[in-house]
Amino acid sequence: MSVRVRFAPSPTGGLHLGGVRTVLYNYLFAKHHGGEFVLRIEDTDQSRFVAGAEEYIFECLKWCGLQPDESPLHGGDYGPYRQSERKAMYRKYAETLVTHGHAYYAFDTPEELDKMREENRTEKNPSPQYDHGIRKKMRNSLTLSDDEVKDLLEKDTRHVIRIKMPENEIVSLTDMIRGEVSFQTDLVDDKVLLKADGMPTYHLAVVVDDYLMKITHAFRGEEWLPSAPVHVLLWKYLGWEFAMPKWAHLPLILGPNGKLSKRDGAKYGFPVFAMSWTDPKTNELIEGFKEKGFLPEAFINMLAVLGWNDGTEKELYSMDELIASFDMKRVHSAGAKFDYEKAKWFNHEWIKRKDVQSLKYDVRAIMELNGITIPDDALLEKVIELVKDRCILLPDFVQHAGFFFKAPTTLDVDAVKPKWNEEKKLFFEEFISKLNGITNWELGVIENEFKNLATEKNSKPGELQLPMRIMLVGGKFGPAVFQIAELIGKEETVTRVEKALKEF
RNA sequence: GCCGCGUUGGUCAAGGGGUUAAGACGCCUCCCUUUCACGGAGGAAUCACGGGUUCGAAUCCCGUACGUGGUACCA
Repeated sequence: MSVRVRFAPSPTGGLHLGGVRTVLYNYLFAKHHGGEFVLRIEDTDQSRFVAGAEEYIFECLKWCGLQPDESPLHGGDYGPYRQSERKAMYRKYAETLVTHGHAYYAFDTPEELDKMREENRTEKNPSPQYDHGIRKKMRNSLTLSDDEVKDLLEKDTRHVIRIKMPENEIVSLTDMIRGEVSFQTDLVDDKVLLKADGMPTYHLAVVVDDYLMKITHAFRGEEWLPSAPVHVLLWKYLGWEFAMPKWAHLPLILGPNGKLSKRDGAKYGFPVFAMSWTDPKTNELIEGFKEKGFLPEAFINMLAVLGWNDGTEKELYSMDELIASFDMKRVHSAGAKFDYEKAKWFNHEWIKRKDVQSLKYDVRAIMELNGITIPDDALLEKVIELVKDRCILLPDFVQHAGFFFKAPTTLDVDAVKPKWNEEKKLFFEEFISKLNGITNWELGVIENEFKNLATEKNSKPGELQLPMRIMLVGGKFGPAVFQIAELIGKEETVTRVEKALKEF
């Protein structure tokens, strides 16, 4: 089976969770079957187009590891890949539909449409549609005489082309996730196919593009299901029924209170975009998963299993593993509520499972961003190995690894004070000289000196360890104290103890 | 309003006529650790409701409720 699958983002805003998951499922399905993944840009609505949004989408996909085989960037045999650049080819198909009686010219002005909606609006029908009943009362090539239509067309009158929905038919399609879905054509309106500016609407464009680009499977969000009958009819009316792709309408991703909106990020304190996005209207910067400190592997893993599982207990998947086991039929039909806690768990697991070498670059970057310079690469590697178990998000490395490179600026004095006394102070003063005497600076030696001195002084080593920790790291966290001492070196250890002694 | 889609613990979910109804996140308890974690052992918590069909229903059918999407010259 040859498989070609497409994702069609519109450059109008940030790439949110639902969008990334749609690309992901498209991608996984294509790769699972050894097929191609095509990226087509839906930019037919000039008024909503946002400068820079297209590049932003490419970057997000790159970060996620979802590179298309064909796109405006990568080329291929089926370009152009932007609908605005394919404008010329749509009109021809729309007119074919008109000549075959499956579509018609409509000359109604926006004002006339408003008037129609207002006049027909009732309590029982709050949003009247331009449908088989209404079209008989409007100004279109169905109601006007041929001469009038010809005249209007010759005068270049603004008009659209609408599909002529059949009366009293049932259109059904097989959805790979939901099975058979049927619609009554009477209840679907005469959707505009070609807009007055000559641009196609989504309905015409998907069908034409999918046919011309030889798309075999069309996967998109559930919000498209209600207009699917229009698409099915178009495939039939254009004479391409034999080539119609297999459909799958993916479930929605929901927020804590219903549909996940772009605002929810600010509201609930978690990101909704793959990468940060600046809203051009408000100029507000909305942080993305990347900037929050997520690993792309974790982000993708989390998204993949939000609405899909392979039937086993496995939850942690690499991209290759996802490709190997992905099956569209096992995608849930119900929407899933996004759980940020679980998302963080995935990231924690991925930080733990990734090796030091592949973590190094990101950790260094986040440290430098926080003013911590790392002179010693070998030390960084040891430190990462030591602390990665306790880091959930990348920025956690700042707290858990920062003190290896930079002395703590504040000490949690309150944690020590209640049990602090002259005896302990003397212990540490003596310990400093012991430390200075150590010639082979290693873990076991340091620990032995500490314990021996404690026994000598008749105190419990355990009680002295907490103050020691606070002196070295500033707070109640981090790996074993003597391990820290070993890594930061003799000089630094002594300096930190001396400095802390003055503060206690 | 109408149409579509959906409904298994707080969340993600397995299971699709007979199960003690898996597992994961989160929460709680204990062990490990005189820090924070990791790790280990336990625990609380679920089939939306009402009718059928059946010896037997979370599972099949019909209603209801609720959620969600569509109802644009937006995608």
